[in-house]
Amino acid sequence: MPSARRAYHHGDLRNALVTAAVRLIEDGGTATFSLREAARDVGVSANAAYRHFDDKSDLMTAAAFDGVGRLAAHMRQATATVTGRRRHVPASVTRFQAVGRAYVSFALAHPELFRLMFGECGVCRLPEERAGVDLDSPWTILSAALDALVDDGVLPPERRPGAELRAWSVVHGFASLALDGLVPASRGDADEALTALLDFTVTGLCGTMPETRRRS
Amino acid sequence: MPSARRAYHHGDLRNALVTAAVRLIEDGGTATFSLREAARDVGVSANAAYRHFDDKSDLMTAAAFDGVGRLAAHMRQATATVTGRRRHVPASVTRFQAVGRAYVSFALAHPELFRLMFGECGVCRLPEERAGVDLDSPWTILSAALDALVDDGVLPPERRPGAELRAWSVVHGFASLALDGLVPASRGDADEALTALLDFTVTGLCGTMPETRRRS
DNA sequence: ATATAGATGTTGGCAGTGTCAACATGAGTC
DNA sequence: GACTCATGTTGACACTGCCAACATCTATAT
Repeated sequence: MPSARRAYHHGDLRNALVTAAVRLIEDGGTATFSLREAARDVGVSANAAYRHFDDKSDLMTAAAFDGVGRLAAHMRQATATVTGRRRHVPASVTRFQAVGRAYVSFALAHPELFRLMFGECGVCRLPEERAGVDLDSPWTILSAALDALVDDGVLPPERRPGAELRAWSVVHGFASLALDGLVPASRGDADEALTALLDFTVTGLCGTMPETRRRS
Repeated sequence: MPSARRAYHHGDLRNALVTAAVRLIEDGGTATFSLREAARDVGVSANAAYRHFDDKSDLMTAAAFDGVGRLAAHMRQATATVTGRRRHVPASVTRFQAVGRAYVSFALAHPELFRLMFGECGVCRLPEERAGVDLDSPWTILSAALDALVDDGVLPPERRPGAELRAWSVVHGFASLALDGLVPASRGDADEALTALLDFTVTGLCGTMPETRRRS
């Protein structure tokens, strides 16, 4: 029983340490994060962490994996509750853009965690890496949204291969640059820039901006 | 005379420290980088650095600025020596894509430095920040390439505003993901993916993929 | 039930770090 | 030549990651 509460000395130290690490990194950044403080927060000796993690960086990698899970959850929820469909824009496009919007909003809401996930500890490798996560991983969610574009006749099948990488590059770059303050300061401008970016993405993927009117 | 050699105790410690920091970070990463080691490398006491930098992170920021200069130089050189123009593709498009290719190749050649530049020490803020750098900054080079697209009649003027941010997002995201190992492993595949990405970018920016044949 | 084994957590310690305070040294100015 | 100030040095402190040795608790076999 790995997740039984207080079953053992601590119960489930590994998860507790990961949770503490995520919290500490989210407010404080990766630079000031220390394994000792995480252990202190959990109320355990510093060296106890070494029973569950090889390294400080191993702990941070685990925290990054946790972040990937949260990102995936955020994206899934955003796609499930797509609200406000634009006129003359196919529903699959709106859903696809909602995925990208969710990705960016997660990065802005959890900047330090996001930086950890893609920064030093290269955690988000190809989807095959961890079977337990990939069903729900950001990559898979993005793939599904792209498949829907093809099914909807909006994305030509011959343009489908490699589309994940292109789409991901756009939103990932935008999120990273936004975290570095390269996006227009005011929130309204940033949102406008993001909207333009997502239309740009659809146009680039499909070869032109699709409109429902044309097809009916 | 700030850059006279051995004019003073050391001569020009600040630059020496920045150079050492860049070298140490390039092979070793930001995680293991230490201010003391940089000082040791220069042959100076650790605290001497504090006469030139507020902080360890101030030193790293200076190193990041140095990296931005190198990136700009790399991009400028790449645009100056555009080789091999594709058939049916306007020259301005080829040059624009060369800028993006240079950006990515720099990131791949100097991964740790690149991560530093856009990672923790947000150094690459809006171009107005440092007057001395911006004439030559990556942003300005990109702007010029986009202006050329407009002048060439390839990018419609009404699509020009905000194009820097969109274009930058694409290549920056791709570079970041490549550094994290999310791009096809073999070098040929990666290059193919990059080519597809750059065509995708032009299509998205212009609204369609421009061909010279159509215009003549 | 009890002994044994292995997993889990603790204490002590070491080398290394960022940074502060106090001190030393040299260049430029009246 | 004395004064001033920038520059560099030494010493110290709290903190860090991590190793070794020791303690404690669970689980399993007899």
